[in-house]
Amino acid sequence: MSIHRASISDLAAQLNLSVSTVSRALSDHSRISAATKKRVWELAKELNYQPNQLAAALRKGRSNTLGVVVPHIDGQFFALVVKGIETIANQAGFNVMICQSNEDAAQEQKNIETLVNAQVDGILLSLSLSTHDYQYLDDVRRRDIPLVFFDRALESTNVSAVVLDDYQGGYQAVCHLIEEGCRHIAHLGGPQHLNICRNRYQGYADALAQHNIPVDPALVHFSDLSMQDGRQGMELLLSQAPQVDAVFSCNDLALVGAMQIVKRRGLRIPQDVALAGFSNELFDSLTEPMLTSVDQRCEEMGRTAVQLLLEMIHEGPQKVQPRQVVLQPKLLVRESSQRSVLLQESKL
Amino acid sequence: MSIHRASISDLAAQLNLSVSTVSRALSDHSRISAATKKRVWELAKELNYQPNQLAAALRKGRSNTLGVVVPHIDGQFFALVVKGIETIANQAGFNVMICQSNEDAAQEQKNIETLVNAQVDGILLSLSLSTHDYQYLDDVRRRDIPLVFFDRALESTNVSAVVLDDYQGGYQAVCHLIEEGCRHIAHLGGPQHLNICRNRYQGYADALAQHNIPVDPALVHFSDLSMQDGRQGMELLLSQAPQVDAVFSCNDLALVGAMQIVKRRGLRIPQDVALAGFSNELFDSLTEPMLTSVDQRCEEMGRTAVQLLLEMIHEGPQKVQPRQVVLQPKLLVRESSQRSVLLQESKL
DNA sequence: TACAATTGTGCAAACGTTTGCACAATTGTA
DNA sequence: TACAATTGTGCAAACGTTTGCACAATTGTA
Repeated sequence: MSIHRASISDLAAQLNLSVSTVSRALSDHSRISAATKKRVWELAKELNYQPNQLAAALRKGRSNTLGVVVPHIDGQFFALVVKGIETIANQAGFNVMICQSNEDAAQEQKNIETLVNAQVDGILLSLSLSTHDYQYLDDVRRRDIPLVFFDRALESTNVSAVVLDDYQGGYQAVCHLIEEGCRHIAHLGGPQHLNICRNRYQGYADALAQHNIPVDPALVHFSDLSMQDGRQGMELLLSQAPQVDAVFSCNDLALVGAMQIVKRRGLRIPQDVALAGFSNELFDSLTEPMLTSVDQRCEEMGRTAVQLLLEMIHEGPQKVQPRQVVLQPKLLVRESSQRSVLLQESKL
Repeated sequence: MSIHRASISDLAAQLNLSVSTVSRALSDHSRISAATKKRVWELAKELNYQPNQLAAALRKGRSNTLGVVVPHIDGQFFALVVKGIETIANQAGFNVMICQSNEDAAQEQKNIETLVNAQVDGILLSLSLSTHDYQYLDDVRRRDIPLVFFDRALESTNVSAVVLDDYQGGYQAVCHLIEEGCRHIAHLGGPQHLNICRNRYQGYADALAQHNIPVDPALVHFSDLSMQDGRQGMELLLSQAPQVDAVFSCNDLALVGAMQIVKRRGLRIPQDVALAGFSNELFDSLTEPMLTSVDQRCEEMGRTAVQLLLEMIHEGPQKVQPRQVVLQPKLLVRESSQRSVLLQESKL
């Protein structure tokens, strides 16, 4: 027995009112008498009336739904960002539709189309690595659908974006290593055509320069940052430059690889070699020693992106100046880099 | 200049046809002439016509959207399940709306309401740990909205569900340890009021029984399975029952804790103590040694759940008999339990 | 040649809301 | 008392589709 869902006209019929009056009563319109509102609200409750969002959306031209496109949903980073997005969006009464591009530009374009057709009120987008043609975004812009990038943004465009200050992250991590007494700090760098990797490297280099430590090319190793890459990189570093007393890695996975080699060589962490990475992965606290890492403020990134988007939705996309929000990363110091504490202890 | 989106009536006007004919042409209706179809399709392409899903949904009473409620989206397990859900749903032309209950029964209920109001065509639900009152699901059933549980299901109800055979997982893991020559196999168990933990334990116990090994209470330790719990449990086990030569843990986090203690005591893994866990977490391949673990078939769980749901949507929820699909887990053998290989090697 | 079946198209209603406008009834003001 | 302003409600159109029914034109059949 499939029960007929109560609609506004059902309420109207039972109360001998017009649908317009019921609709206005439900939305607490000022021109509806208190008595009428009371009757409507009571019956609505009794019949468990739930407004048909689809109909309202069609009429109002707003669906109360936000679209999100991420490269992939598994993996810690985007899952946390999505969590942040969800939280704020739901608070503001918006539903969230999530799509994955799987790092594929064509899929990304299809996702966007789907979202546009579903009449979402705004789109949050983190570009796939394979996206090089941004033409299709014109469609979004032409339709005046608010759009905000997060994490992976298009630099040159006048679209709002929320990104992390990767430079600062690298800078902070390396300053910390220097403060802990390290002087021969190596870097496991990522592909330099990616902004984030370039910026982290720049932070590394500038932190050294700031402290009058020259950047030694023998201490820098670029790779794709797999764990295997980390192992190989560390092998190389230790053989080419045995004086190395710290490693700053562009990600945590490669750092784990490096850690394994350091341990295998019988070197102590952090006394002989201090380690710091980037991303604050879950496993950083599971290793021995626990790994120092730069936190990317994932949830905050999601929250901020939604807030920007909601602003655009409420004010109208034309009214709001495109803004680039740059989040400050947070260095989380753990065992793998805390030399000074150990030194003090040993002095006692 | 916000561009007016082309609608069916725009096409109709330009082609001197009625909207009904255009609508039928677009959906390739058999009664529309080939010539007309061609004209319609060409203009549709030219004007970049995209159907308004909202309007179609309203008229057809189907939104082509599926709702998903998970306890949380961060953490590997549900993220992968959601990935599986997304993949199949998108293939079938459905959008996906994702909500998090944050393990809170009240939030879960709100999520369901939201999805129902958004007129989703079906709901995939994994219950929050705090959900004890299932009354509110009646609403879903009364409205004949197809519903499928995944992972965390209500056992007693006649609702379709996709779950993992946790018993088999435990059984397989322990059989494997026995085959590797272990005879004093300990168990780090989880809260026994949870199905999954109870079943995994039962699998452990039965595997031992099957091989004529008595279950020794001194070798079983129950906890909440944090890493800290794993450490404490292992300490206890090693002191109370030093003969222990293997550990099967109900999750991987506790197993990492246990591993740390084993290493700290100077025992070799797997020669002195073999280790096997449950969940196949990402970090299992990052530890030294890499950890043997039972894979939960996350993506397949998501895919299967959607398939069940789509079946119900297409056949009508009444027609389809509720089914419980029990997925078989997959034991992934890694270094932490591969004793026999090492033995053979040492013999050579 | 006469009628039946098929082909191709259009009318109009419907899905469930929201909202501009109209208008009657009431209240307030000079 | 006469009119203006306010209050409370309803009519009807609109959002963009889909679809049952009708009907004219064409084709097929006996």
